[in-house]
Amino acid sequence: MTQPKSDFLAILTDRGFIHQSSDFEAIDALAAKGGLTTYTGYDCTAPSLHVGHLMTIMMLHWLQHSGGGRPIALMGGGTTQVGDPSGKDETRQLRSIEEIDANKQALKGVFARLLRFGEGATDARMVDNADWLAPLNYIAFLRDVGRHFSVNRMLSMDSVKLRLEREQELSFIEFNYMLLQSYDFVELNRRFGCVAQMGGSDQWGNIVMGIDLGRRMGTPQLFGVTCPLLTTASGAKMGKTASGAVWLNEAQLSTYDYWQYWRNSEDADVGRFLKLFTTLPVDEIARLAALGGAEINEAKKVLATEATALIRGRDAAEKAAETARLTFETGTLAADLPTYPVPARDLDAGLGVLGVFVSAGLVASNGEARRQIKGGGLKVNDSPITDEKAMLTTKDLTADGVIKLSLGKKRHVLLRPA
RNA sequence: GGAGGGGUGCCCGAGUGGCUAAAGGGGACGGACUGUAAAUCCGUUGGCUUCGCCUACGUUGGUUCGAAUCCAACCCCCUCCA
Repeated sequence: MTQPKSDFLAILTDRGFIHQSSDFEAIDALAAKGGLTTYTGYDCTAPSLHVGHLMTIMMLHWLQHSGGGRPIALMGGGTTQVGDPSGKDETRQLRSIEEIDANKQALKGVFARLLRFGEGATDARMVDNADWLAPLNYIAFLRDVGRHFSVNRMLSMDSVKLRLEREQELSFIEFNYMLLQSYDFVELNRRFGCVAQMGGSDQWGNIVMGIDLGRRMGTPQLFGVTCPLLTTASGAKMGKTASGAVWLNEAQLSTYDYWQYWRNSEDADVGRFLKLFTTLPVDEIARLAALGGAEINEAKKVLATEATALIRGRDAAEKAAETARLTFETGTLAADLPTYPVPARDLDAGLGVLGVFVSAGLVASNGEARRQIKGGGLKVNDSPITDEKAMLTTKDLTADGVIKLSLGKKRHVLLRPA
């Protein structure tokens, strides 16, 4: 691959965002002229996006930042009603329209942190494919769009083949997803002059189908770029923790926990993650990633704070960093740890230690709490619990007026009388 | 429509009447060691008012002192045939 002429592709290449692209030189030429209007789509399946979505959001960010073109964030208000089978073992549960709509509203916030929206030529746009998919007429759609799709070809797509090979059901509604996504691409071209689509590598098939459809339906040449699906250096899928996905929205995951997620990266991932999930210059990153032994921890702190600042804001990130420093390095109590409020009179009466850990969300059941106690995993104010019948009362309050509950060395919640 | 195979815990997968809350592996969580890393080792891995009780092997019934295991019907998946 020759050195790209456009800043946009130079940045994406340097930082490790590119997995495949449909016509690198042509995309490069368009981006160099600032004409690469590009979209990525986000289905509204949950009330927040998670770190898995972060790569494409960063790609949109760099597109705008480098002056390569105008980013479009497409909310899948329509496609989510159908469900994308790509990369999924099992049929997606059908979601209610109300749920999809609520999710859609909740997803929007995060984009404003990384993209500049507006009506200008380089301002980002946010659109919803329900606007054109919902009013579609079935017969008309089949005649205008469906006739361009070969079922033979569709059956050979990875997303479909996987299901068939694994003997998992693929319902007709899901089978239609790629038609809708392809049609989105064409529609976005007509409405906004969008010429490129970016997505995770699992989206390659859908993207290529869209490019094909565009050609058959008379759009200018369309292009596609995919980014690698990220796994950690030891092979685990990114974005999973004990308590589930690593959500971008504060409502689903506290900023402290978000910071911790990045802080706990494996050594071997630090350089790669700095390039993908922060906006630090690459030479600075090279220096950080080269740190050896325990010094790499300094790089991990930078990674955590920078990555958190992008999504949650600089102040919140610094606060999380300080909370972590107090908790892990000085061993003192940090008031900004995640908090669980309890009515003061319940505490006066005494609270069973098992139930408290369950309600604070550190363990899933009393049984798990018992097991963790046997294994020495639960602590109150940093001393291990030995008696599962122990009660917490106002006597356990520290000088700061809270009780610190810990699961293992890393997960802490403050019990605060209210 | 016919013949055969199959549906087991978060996942894979063993189990063909009691010793089965169900082997083994994976994953996950905790502990030890470290650097809030990886690797390694140890422990745990259905719920509860825990020396006991409840729920669980596709669903519903049945046989039996006793069923994941036997029988019947039904649902779903796969393969071959029409």
